[in-house]
Amino acid sequence: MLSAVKMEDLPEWSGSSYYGEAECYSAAANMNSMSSYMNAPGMTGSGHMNAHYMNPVHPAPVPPGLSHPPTGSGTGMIPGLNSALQAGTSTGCAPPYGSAQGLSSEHYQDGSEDSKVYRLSYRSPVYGQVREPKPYRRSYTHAKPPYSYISLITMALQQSSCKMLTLNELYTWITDLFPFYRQNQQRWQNSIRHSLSFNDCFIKVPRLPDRPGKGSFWALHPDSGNMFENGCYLRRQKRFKTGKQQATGTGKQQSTSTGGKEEKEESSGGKSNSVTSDSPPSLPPSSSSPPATLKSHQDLDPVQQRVPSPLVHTPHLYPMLVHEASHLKPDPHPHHHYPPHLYSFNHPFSINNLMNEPQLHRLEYGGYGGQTGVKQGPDNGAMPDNGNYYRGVYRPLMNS
DNA sequence: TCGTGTTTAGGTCTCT
DNA sequence: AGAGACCTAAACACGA
Repeated sequence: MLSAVKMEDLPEWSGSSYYGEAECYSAAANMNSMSSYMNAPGMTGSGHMNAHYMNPVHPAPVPPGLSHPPTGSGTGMIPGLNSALQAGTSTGCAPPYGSAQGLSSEHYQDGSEDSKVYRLSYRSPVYGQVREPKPYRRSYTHAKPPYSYISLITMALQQSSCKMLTLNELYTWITDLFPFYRQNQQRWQNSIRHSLSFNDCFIKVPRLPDRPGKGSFWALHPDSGNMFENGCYLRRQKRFKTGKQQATGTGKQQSTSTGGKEEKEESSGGKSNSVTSDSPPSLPPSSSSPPATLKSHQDLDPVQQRVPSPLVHTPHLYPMLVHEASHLKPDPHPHHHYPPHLYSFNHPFSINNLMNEPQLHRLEYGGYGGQTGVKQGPDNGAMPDNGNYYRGVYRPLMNS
């Protein structure tokens, strides 16, 4: 059974801590609600479908510049949305839905500017009836989403139509979707940068000379395709690593305090369930020009593990290649017979649900640390009482 | 100057 | 308990 989530140790995120008893959503109710949307016809696994555009209960946020919720579906394929979103983006591609233009605070249903008060309408988990919208107040800004930074980056990149974003666009996507990250920006942005540099699953795509600007684009490594199985963006089972470091000892650094352990593992060949790309798949014939085809990490710059020169000069092709390669990862659950682009998004914590249910989702996380809530650190940061930011994280029970 | 990117270091937590 | 994933802080270099 997919989408089963252990809830008993998730008091904060499941939304009980910040509610009075009368206004608590049970975890089951939340999950039912989420599942109901996931299971809706045409919704399951559609990574580019947006429920809001069809959902009378949770109307779609209307990006500025659009007088009506756009019709159609697909990131980068929403009629009228792309043109509205493309302006001002570094890539010239539509940013991921949920970026500043799409999910800023002015879209919150109560219209509050500080994004701290929500008004939620919802379906009764028991009767499936639509209740009257009921005002809920929640201070969710101290609630840290259960997604790791790697997850957030991956989600943002996958949601962008070009499959690559600048650092600043990543920041924007994260802060717009998770108000938690509107505070202590120096802290988490440093972590984002660290994650981008440290993790092999992210590769840097240089800017074209005719598109000057600050910073490079970041994209997912073509072989990193399925780091988060079933689209569950919580904790990876295995870190993605290229096989290059083994041979050359160069590339993205691996020898940090934790890297030593990783080197040890790599030298022993890793584990069988590793998502390393020791045997990278080859791309099928592509409409892309052959020289620009990024077959695997072997085509990356041997020194820097970066995009090789052909792609440096054709970065506009690279996202397509990334997208194409992302379909090549072996299905970890072949018996499911999900198309790769579907099984990547059918989990309750998939970006699909996140993007489809922004209001609902935002309501559901209350932070970590159990019933006592999060404490206000000296920097107003969101640290649990015991400083344990892992406590209370959802535990997905996959295939159970 | 500031944003970006890399690297090191040390810590917590989960999983086996 | 050990290994691994992840978080945070910080120093440093580089370029717009």
